Amino acid sequence: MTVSRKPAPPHAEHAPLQLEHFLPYRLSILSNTISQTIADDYQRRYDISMTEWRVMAVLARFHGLSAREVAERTAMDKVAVSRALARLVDAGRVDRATHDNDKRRSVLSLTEAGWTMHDEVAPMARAREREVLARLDAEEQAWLNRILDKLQP
Amino acid sequence: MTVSRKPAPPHAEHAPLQLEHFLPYRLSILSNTISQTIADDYQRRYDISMTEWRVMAVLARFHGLSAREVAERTAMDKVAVSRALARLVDAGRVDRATHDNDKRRSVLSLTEAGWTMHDEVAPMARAREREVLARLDAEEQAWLNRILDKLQP
DNA sequence: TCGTTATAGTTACATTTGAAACTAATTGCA
DNA sequence: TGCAATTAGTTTCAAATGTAACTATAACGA
Repeated sequence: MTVSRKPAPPHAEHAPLQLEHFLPYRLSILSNTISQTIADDYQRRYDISMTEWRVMAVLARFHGLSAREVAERTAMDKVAVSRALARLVDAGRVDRATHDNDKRRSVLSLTEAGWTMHDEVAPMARAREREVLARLDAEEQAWLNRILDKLQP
Repeated sequence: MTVSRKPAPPHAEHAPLQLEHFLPYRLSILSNTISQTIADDYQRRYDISMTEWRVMAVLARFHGLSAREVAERTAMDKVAVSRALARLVDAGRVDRATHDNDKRRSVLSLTEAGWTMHDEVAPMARAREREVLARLDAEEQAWLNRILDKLQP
């Protein structure tokens, strides 16, 4: 059973965070909102998760990657990539071959069906990005780019 | 059994996303990195999740909130808040009373122990924020604030 | 005032995610 | 060589999360 405790009276010395001005919090809300908006687009139409789409986007850009390389490029961990690939291969969107000189490695690429889907989703994603950026003027957009470059880990 | 499909040869007309210049992707990586760095700080020291810490931060700032109000302020859904509160009350960090005029509502506040923890974690979080912002000069910081204000949903 | 509808919060179940252990293949070096 | 250490990827099990259904209380309108 959980015991009810007395609340402690708040005092001025506590200095709580003001979340509405706290950078990590604001970034988190903004990022989640934007990513979810894009995800809604393709999740409604295709049965695919955000992680799967990210894997596809990377495979569209770079050809013949291994699973580990996909993990590096998506900043996802290898277990997540392994699972996403299992579903994508199963759904016929990704082809998985074995590397000639290293039988541990997979050699990944989009299938016809994968490319077809990619070619529908990518423009939608770009359109959403434009919608967000449209709320900024050209000068602000330039600063945002510069700031993200400097903050990028 | 999963069937291996032939890869489709990539063609120029596909126009893949360049993730490294794609705003939603960059924001997501940045936000996750920052939030995780802060979370590492308090998860090592206290046994508390990111959602629990967010609830505590809101309760430090606003007194006597109900669970629903916490959900609104944290942009979390009510089930997540309910679960976080269950753990926090159990751990003696949050006090939960019942509203005088509405027995459905809880009236939430930090306990002594909750405040003690808050007063150690909040400065660490602020320090991490400062570390991030230190990579920007004053002008860039001002633009970042302005940009986030405009993008905030 | 009684019955319908709405709200606060919790519980149950299914799905997702993460960490660690595992298999298989490769590398490196004694 | 041949054996220990590394690497690629998967599986397993536990914890976290989301959705829907549920309980209890309150509000509202005929």
